[in-house]
Amino acid sequence: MKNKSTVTIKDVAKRAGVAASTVSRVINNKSLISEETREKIMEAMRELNYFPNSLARNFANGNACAIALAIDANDNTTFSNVFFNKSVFGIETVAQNNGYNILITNGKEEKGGVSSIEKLILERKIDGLILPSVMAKRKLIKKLFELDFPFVILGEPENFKLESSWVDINNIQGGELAVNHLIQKGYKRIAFLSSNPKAIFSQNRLAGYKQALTFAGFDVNEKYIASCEETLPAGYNLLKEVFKTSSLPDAVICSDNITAFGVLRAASEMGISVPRELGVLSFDNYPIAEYTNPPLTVVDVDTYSLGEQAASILIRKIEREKEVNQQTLISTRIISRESTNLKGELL
Amino acid sequence: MKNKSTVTIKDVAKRAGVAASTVSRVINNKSLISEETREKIMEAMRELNYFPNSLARNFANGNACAIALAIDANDNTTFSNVFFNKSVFGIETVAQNNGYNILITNGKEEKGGVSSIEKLILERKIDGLILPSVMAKRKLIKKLFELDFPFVILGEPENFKLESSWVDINNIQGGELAVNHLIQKGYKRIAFLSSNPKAIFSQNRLAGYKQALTFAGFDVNEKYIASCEETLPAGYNLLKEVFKTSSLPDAVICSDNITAFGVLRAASEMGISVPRELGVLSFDNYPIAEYTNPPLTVVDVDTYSLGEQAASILIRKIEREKEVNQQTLISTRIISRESTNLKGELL
DNA sequence: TTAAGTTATGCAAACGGTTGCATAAAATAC
DNA sequence: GTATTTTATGCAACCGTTTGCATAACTTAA
Repeated sequence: MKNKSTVTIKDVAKRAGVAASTVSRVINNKSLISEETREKIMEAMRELNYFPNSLARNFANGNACAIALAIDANDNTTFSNVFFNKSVFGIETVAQNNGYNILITNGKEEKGGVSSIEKLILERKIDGLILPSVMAKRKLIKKLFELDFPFVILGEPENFKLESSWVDINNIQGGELAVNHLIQKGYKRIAFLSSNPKAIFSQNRLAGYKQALTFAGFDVNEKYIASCEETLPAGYNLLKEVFKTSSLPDAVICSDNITAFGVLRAASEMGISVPRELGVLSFDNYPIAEYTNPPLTVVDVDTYSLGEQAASILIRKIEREKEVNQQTLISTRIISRESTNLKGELL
Repeated sequence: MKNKSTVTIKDVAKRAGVAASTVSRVINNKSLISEETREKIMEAMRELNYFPNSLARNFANGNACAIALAIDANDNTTFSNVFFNKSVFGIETVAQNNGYNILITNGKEEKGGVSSIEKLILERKIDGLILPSVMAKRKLIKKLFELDFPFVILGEPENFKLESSWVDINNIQGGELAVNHLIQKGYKRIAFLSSNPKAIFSQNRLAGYKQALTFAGFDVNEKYIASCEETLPAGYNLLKEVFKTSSLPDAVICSDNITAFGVLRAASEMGISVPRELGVLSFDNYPIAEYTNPPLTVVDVDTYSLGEQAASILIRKIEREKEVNQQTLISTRIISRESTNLKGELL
């Protein structure tokens, strides 16, 4: 951009016949300014098409007016998809409304053993950080505490769960909703499948499942709970495994979408009719879930709100000096589709 | 962060017994510095754990060292998914290697009728812009030209195609590959379905389809080309429509994933066996394509490279004064899966 | 040995805002 | 009418780097 026309605050001041500091105060709504002067200055700014140079402002103020959103370059399934996308919009909206820019970074180590995140902090390029839980490793969190740097974790973390602020969807409640929905639809023997049993979200979904079953007076049958640690054959193999039990389940809850797709496929190959012989319900409302055969009933998670929450908690942390940590859970809801429509009701 | 320990370049200078300007020159590898002095300074920086304050640097240099990536908040299907995710990583990597941060923004209007993008530019928060083609509206592009602001469009744009730099995947070549693959697999009557016929990518894919058919000595049968402008029932209805023709196709190319899912579903309902009676091939390698029933053969697009290209062209534009525009196309490749395996070969 | 050229470093102004302090002007109190 | 408070504005220092210019120290050429 050669167009460094660079109309500065001084030009505006001269034009309006006031001091630069007065212009600054108008821009920032600081202290009292007479209506007359304010009008003159606004006029001058308009005439000169003045925009404050944020490089100078940030420098003078000593804050970057920016927050970083870390993204995990290794993980392009779980996080990068639905979960991530919409929460970015939530984060972005809140950030923008509060005058913050959002800056993305992978957490990779750079030359010199400093991670890109740490570098951003030390170079003062950001005022706060939103960190997906998969990236919330011990070492990094400790560093953040040490620097007393504001951050919020997106998703329940494994480490420092109580000492840090985080937001997540309410996976336990989601598990309960799933069970209740299936029971209400008339299913009686409900299985739970997961391709990622160690993940906290899976564990919580499972916990909700067990709780709701118990509460509804059903037994928790361990044979109905299956998981494998590879993503690829998930669902497909899991379903076959569960179907080895003597008393077959009549519905399955899948902790993630990939599992659900595997299940649908296995069911189709095994000649099991969905939803008549098997109800299928999955977490995470991928757009594609609407187009499967049959369309999937899902636990929908409002990741937009998740992002909004994360950003607003972070900004509060940045702006008020010290703030207590908080953990926020966003409720889920069921989107009922054909895959759990046991009785053939009109949807 | 209360820890405003703020060790500045002056502290380093004092410690090393030199002037601040000398330290600055070491940091920036400017002009000649004696090995001895350099060593002393490096030592001092290490001892004091000094990191240059980038707010001050950016201010002094007059550039933000940042590029914006615009994301379209309205479009959460086409762009936000696969296409977007991986290209972000490509952009991020190149940006980081060149010392640029990447900043995301939706292009929404803010108060005062200035779009968030324009605001970033006028406030000097960014040095360049990567703009998805869906957001490359006339008005904005004109503004960018007017400001002489460096930008690169992600995806072939409708407007100012020749006057601007853009990168895209080679959709024509992709269409050709798709046809050739199907022919090679033994299919003879190939249809083309699209849920978004007006989109340039669809048109190009269709053009490649026609070209390859002609080149291979097949007729282009207009009855085999179908499209609708709604996303929802795409594929499903399209397939049924195409199947109304007297001579049925034995393979379909879907210009997008949603269409492909609809096709698979319709085929299953209509009792048409895939791939025996109908080959199905889709563009865009969504992770889910591996788990459909049967797994989908896809035209894979290397969006990571796309991002890399976009970023490096942009950075060249920023750093070298005036640069000619360039249009870059990234080749695609086929990932062959069961859905086009007519002869039951081992995959 | 001195002049001319080279190399390494320091000095100080500049970048464009913000803000504490000082003060003039206006309003209120007595 | 003067003293006091309030309100509105200006002055100038400062934020931490960068960089043009000046110069000291050292080489090389004669």
